[in-house]
Amino acid sequence: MRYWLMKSEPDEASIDDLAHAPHRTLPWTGVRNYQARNFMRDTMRVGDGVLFYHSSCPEPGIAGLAHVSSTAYPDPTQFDSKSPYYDAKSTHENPRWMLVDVVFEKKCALIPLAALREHEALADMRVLAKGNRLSITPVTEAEWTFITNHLM
DNA sequence: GCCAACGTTGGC
DNA sequence: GCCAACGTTGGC
Repeated sequence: MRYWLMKSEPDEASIDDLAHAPHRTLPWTGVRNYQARNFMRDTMRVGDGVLFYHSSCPEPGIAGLAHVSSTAYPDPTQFDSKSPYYDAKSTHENPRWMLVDVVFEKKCALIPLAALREHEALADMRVLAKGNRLSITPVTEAEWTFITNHLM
């Protein structure tokens, strides 16, 4: 069992969108970064915990909890020439981009980025590291426990 | 809109 | 394999 922080732009997919999706589940489409893809493809397991993070928005921060609900499979948007995530170099035989499904657990009062930075226990969180741009980052069990027990 | 930081591309 | 140029991310 591992833990992750996954960034989503709420204009595209917010915690409310996840809560109201069929089966409260969304495929994590649109990741086009190899490191983030590798986490989904190689390291994530069904049941892993997910901190659902809103990024590129007026109030960036953790908006709720989810968990991984599928193993990795090809991101269908890479084959869709009308999608902004279309990748002409990817083929069905050799898909470049993989994703997992994520299922809603709960919404919480938004934990702003600035609030996360206030806690010594979270000082080493990957998402808080200077210059971090990865949309999927590992979360330690200690960080997960601190956030879910003390900030939610 | 700015800009720091980082990832990718492609010429050599 | 190097690295300059370019594109993207994402907080502010």
